[in-house]
This record gives sequence, structure tokens and C-alpha cells, in this order.
Amino acid sequence: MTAPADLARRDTDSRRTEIAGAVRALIAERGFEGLRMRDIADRVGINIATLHYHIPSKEALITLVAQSLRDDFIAQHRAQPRENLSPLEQLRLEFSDFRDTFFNNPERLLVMGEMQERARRDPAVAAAMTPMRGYWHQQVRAILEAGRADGSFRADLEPAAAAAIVIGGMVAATKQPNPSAESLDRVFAEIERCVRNPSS
Amino acid sequence: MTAPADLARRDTDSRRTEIAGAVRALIAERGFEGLRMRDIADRVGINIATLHYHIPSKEALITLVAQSLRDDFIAQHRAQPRENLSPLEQLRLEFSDFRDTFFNNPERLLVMGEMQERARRDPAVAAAMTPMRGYWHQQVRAILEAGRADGSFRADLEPAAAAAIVIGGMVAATKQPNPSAESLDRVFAEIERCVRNPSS
Amino acid sequence: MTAPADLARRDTDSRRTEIAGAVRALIAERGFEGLRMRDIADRVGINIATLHYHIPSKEALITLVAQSLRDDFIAQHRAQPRENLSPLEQLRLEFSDFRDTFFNNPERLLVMGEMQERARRDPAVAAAMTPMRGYWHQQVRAILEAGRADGSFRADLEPAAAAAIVIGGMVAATKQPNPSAESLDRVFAEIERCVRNPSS
Amino acid sequence: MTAPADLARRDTDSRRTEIAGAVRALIAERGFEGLRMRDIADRVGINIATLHYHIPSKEALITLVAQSLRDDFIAQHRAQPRENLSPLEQLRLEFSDFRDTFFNNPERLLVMGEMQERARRDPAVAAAMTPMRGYWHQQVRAILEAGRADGSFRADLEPAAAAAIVIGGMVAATKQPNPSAESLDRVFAEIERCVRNPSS
DNA sequence: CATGAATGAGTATTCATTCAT
DNA sequence: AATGAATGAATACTCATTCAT
Repeated sequence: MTAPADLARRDTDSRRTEIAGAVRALIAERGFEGLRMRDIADRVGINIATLHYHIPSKEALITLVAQSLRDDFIAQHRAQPRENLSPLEQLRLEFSDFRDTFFNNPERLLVMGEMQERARRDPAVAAAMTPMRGYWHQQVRAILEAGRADGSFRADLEPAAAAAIVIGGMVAATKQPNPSAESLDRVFAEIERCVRNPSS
Repeated sequence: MTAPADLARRDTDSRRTEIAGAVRALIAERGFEGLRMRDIADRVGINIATLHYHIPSKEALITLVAQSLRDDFIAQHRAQPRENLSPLEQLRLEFSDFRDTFFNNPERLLVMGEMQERARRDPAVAAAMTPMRGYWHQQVRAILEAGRADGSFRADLEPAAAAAIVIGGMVAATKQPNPSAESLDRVFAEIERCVRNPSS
Repeated sequence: MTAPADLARRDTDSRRTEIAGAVRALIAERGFEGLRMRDIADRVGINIATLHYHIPSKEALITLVAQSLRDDFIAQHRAQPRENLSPLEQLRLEFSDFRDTFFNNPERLLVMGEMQERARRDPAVAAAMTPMRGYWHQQVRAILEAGRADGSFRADLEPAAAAAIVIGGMVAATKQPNPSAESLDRVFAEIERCVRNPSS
Repeated sequence: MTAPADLARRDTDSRRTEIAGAVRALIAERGFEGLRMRDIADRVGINIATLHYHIPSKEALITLVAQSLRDDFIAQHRAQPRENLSPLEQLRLEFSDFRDTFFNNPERLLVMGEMQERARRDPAVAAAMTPMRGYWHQQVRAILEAGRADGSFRADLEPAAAAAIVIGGMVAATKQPNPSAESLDRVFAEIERCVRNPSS
């Protein structure tokens, strides 16, 4: 049999993934301040020295998390088949993706928020976050352009500006007091009315 | 920047205001992590012990800043005469206020962002930030309701959801790469198109 | 009328007495460590700076307290008329004095204990405490000598050593778990049996 | 005094013992106030952070010392073979033990005194000191009871009260000015005369 | 790979004391 | 006499990082 008998032998890559997961959970719980190397090690179940064996420094760790966040985000987006959908359907898919993430992986959005804030003064974080935000923006913008082109969205819609509003609106929906699936959907429906062609 | 020795002795109230200002500047520069009591004292030009004489603890300090932020926000809003303006003019006033703050008091928005993040796990901060956000939302919502009533805004506009989008859109505008007056205005103009009655 | 209309005008001496009282209460409550100038000022109802106006330093304060303790102790002893009493009656008076102090001014004994400990490394405190302890020892020793002379106490009693035991026994009585008037009296009665002439 | 660098790495248990010893020496020298974590670390020859690695807090440290004191006390008592001794011989063994400790391990008695004072307001210290004092009292009381039973001690002796006096007398002997072996022995001899049966 | 022990540089907070008013 | 404001020096404790094993 080629199956590894020794399960304790995890390769460094899977350890790093495990660590990134622990860090994301901790950032979601306690924020960036409050993130302690010792807590991370404890959560993974290893010694601090071992943590430092896998990750050279706290800064490197944060970069790692930013990258893992970006990778997850893009992987999720790529997983969805959007080719045969109308622009409106694609927009709705965007909404439902976002809603799913908010309820099933809330940590993802929370950590993204914290990272976004940190990106402002940490170039390494910015290097991972900016392309992610750019990718998302581009995605939404393409949908809006397609909708404007086929007449389902407003003719006077300015895709770049509208993409900012669509994304900002989705994020704002999650920051309402006591957000629920219904309160999110109310905002998403309003976004639709914002962009749809009134005469269609 | 440093206060001359003979001006060092002030009354507690003005000292507290001065301290709150220094803290806001430091949070804007370095974020919440990175906020050090020593740096605050240095910026105000006083001893750390003196800082603690005026402010009992870091926690109290943060609460103080959250309150000062809220007070400033509401004061600025109250300062504007909105009575005789049309809903659209009021919305545009909202935009220009926001743009002014972004360019003239960028620190205000930056600190608000950091505070918003922190509010999630600090009830004392939440106690100051939640009403502020609520006040803002209410303000925008009232404008949207008035516009829907007089026919200048969409008839199918849902004021609460739309207010979230308007605010979220404004905030998102500032988070674009290299935000300028023009890029902000492009988003603001798009928000207008989002809410205006297409048949008016 | 010659009565001072201005009650606020307390002369420094009475202020110092008041301060010494507050310090004794605080030492009894929290011990020597735990004694804070600010707490003293608070208890007296004055500002710290005012406290320092009356008392130059914490060290001087402690000396003051040691002296006040000694003065009280000697004053109480002098207040008792012992001339016409038999040695046994005088010893019993010693016991009842001590018992009264323990129940009515417990703070006095507690502070004396703390001071005794401190005297070991603070010469200024030692300077006040040593004569006090010496005065007490001398007092008890004189009683024991008189009793040995008149045959009411043991003939083989060694006054100096016995005085140490009598005083040590009284103090030890207060350090039993849950000391009560009865438990004190049991020890006092045993001390009596220790020193009395068995053949008398 | 300072451990050489290559001996610096020891196992935690021996480090904790070493630390407890350093703390006892420092308390004996400077008392409870005056006890500084930095000084402890210096005396052991380690960094403050290392000290905190082995001992979580100052409070825990004090508890540790109280326990080490109690363990030493009981160990010393247990080491003596008392079975075949007469009550008077046992009492004299008690005296000689105490005298040995006073001259060879003066720190032990000094720290016990400080701890006794502190036990009053620190339950964790009380938890270690009370049983120790209780054990000692019980030991002495058993001797006195045996002596009363075999007629070598006074028939009217009340063992509990007398035990308090015996212990109190021993302690008082050490608090005389300039205590010497002779001055201690004079008090011990007087204690003997206090408890012995005059008609034996 | 893993870890117990160690550490330098910080971090908020405290405290006795001073000084201008 | 009294006080609000100020401060230097300390104090316990923390944290990311290192290193010998």
C-alpha cells in the first residue's frame, strides 16, 4: 500500500493551510489587534517554536492569510458557471454567492473587512487585497456592461461607478443592525431596481 | 506641533479635547493596532503620567474618541440648513458634505472606518458608533422618502434599503484605487441616476 | 464670642493627628504594602498636594504614625491607677487592658504588628517602636518582680524572660483562629497559672 | 551568585525551587513591600520574561513561597525522631529545633513572620500558613498533654492555651533586642518552669 | 519536525512628589 | 492652606522571536 502510515507527517504546505485557517478564525473573533502568535499555535495544537518553524514571522503570516483569502475568493467565483446566464441572472448569482458566504463563512467577510483596513498601511497586505477587490469589481462591471448592452440595465448606467455602488451596497447590507437573509434580500432587490432599465 | 511649556497647563476639558484630536490623528496614521499611549502623550506634548491623569485608561480613551467622532458628525450635519431644499438638492448636499470631509478631514472617515470595525467587539465603541450610523441612515432615508413623495425619486424606491445603498456607495467611492474629486463625483452622479424617477 | 467662626481653619497639629488616624485605619485594612498617599488624602478629604503640605514625605508619615502609636500606648498605660493594686491584680489589669484594646481598637494592635515587622529594616520606625516595646516589657517585668518579692508569684521566676513570655502569650492569644473574649481569657488564665506561686 | 550561562537551562521544577529560594531571601532582606519581580529575576540570574515563563504572576509566586515554607517546616518536624523521648525531652527538642532555625535559617522565621502578617488579607497565603501554624500548635499541644498525663507537667495545665503561650514565648524570645543563644535559652528555660509540675 | 526555555524591547499603568496659582 | 495639573521613575506583565536539544 502506498498510503502513508504515519499521519503525523503532514507536509509543510498542509500545515501552512491549517495555520492560515486558524489565523482567519482568530482574526474574525478578536480582530487584528488581539491576534497573538501563541493563540494561533494553541489553536493549531503546536508549539510556538513550531509555528515559527513553518512561518518565519507575524508579517509573513498576515501576508499568507491575505493570499489565502484572495485564493478562496477567486476559487469560489470561478466555480460558478456563468456563461449561459443573462446579465440579471449573473447579478443575482453574485447576490446569492455573497449571501451564502455571509451566512456560511461569515469569517471570510469579517477577515476581509479587517484586511481591507490594514491594507491601507501594510503594502504586503495591499498586494494581496487590491487585486482581489479589483477582480471583484471587474466581474461586477462586466455584468453591468453586458446588461447595458442588451438593454436589460439602464442605458445611462456608468459601469465602473455602478460597480462600486453595487459592491458597496452589498457590503453595507451586511452592516445593518441585525442583518438577516430578508434584510439582505431587500437591499439586493433595491440594487436591482437601481440598475434595471425602467422601460424594459 | 508641541505645545510650549508655558501653555502646557490647561484645564482638563480642553486637554481632553486636545488628546482626542491627537488620538484621531494617530489612529488615522497607524490604525488601532499601533496606537500607543506613549505616542499620544508625545503628540500632545505631555508626560504619559499626565495623559493618565486626564484619561484613566486606554479603553476610556477609545470611548472618548468614539464620542468625539459622533459629536463632530452630528454637529456638522446640524450645521447645514436643509429646510428649503428639494430632496435632490439635499442629497447633493449630502454628497458635497461627504466629499468635503474626505478631502479636508480625511482622518475623520479613516477613524470612523477603524471604529466601525472595532465596534464589533467593543460594546463601549458600539454604543457611540451605532447611534451615529443610525442617525446618518435616518437622515438619508428621510431625504429619499421626501423625494419619492414629491415624485423626483423612483416610485418603487424602498427608502431603508436605498439608504443603505446610498451610504454604502459613498463609502465605496472612497475605497476605489486613487480616489479623486472626479472619481467620487462619478459615483455620486451614478447614485443620483439610481434613485431618480426616470420619467421625471 | 471667642468661638472660632471658621471651622475650616484647623491648625496643622490637628490635621496631622487626623492624618495619622487615617493612615492607621488604612494600614489596618490593607497593610503596609497597599498604603497609598492618594488613599490617605481621600480618607482625610483633602488633596494630595495638601497632604504633602502637612507631611513632607511618606517616610515622615510612617514615622509620625509610629510615634502616634507609641504615644497612645503610653498614655493608655499611664491612665490606669496601679499603685494600690497587688501584683496579681496589676497583671490582670494588663490582661483586661489588652483585651479591651483588641476588641475596641483592633486597628491599634494590627498596626503595631505591621510596624514591628517594618521596624526591622526602617530605623526611624524602630526608633519609635523599640522604646514602646521596651516600656511595655519593663512594665510587665516590674509586676512580675513585685509578685515574686511578695511571694504571690513563683520564687524561681526569672522576670525578664517571664515578661517576654507573658507578652508573647498575650499576642499569641490574638493570633489563634477566631479569637474571642473567652479564648483570650483562657490564655490569660493559663499565663496566671504559669507565673503564680503553686504553694501560695 | 549568578548562574553561569551554560547552567542557565534547567528544568522547570528546579527553576521554581530556585526562584522560591531567591524570593525568600529577598523577603527576609527587604520585606514584602520592596519585593520586586526584577530583583528576583536578577538574583536567579534570569530575564524577567523568563521568570514570568516559570511563574505566571506575582500572586502565584507568593503562594509558591508560602507553600515552600510550609513544606520545609513540616519536613523538618517530621525528620526528628520523637517517639522514645519523654515529654520534657520533646519540648526541649522543640526549643533546640527552633533555636537552630533561628541561627542557621533566620530567613525562614523572618519570612514566616511577614507571611503571617500578609495571610490576614491574602486568602491564598492564609491557605498555606494556617495549616502550618495549626500543625505546630498541635505538635506542641500533644507534648503538653503527654506531660500532664505522666505527671511531669502541671496538672492544672490547659494544653491548648499553654501551647499558644509556649509558641508565643518562643517567638517573643527572638524579638528581644539583640537576641543571642543565651537570651533564647533563658526564655526557653522559663517556659519549662512555666509548664513543669512543681511537685515533681 | 517539534519543543521547553530563554530573552530584548516594549506596554499600560501607578506612585510619590512638585509647582504655579 | 489648598489644589489642579504635571512628571520621573518604576512596576508587573506581554509578545514575537530565538536556540539548544
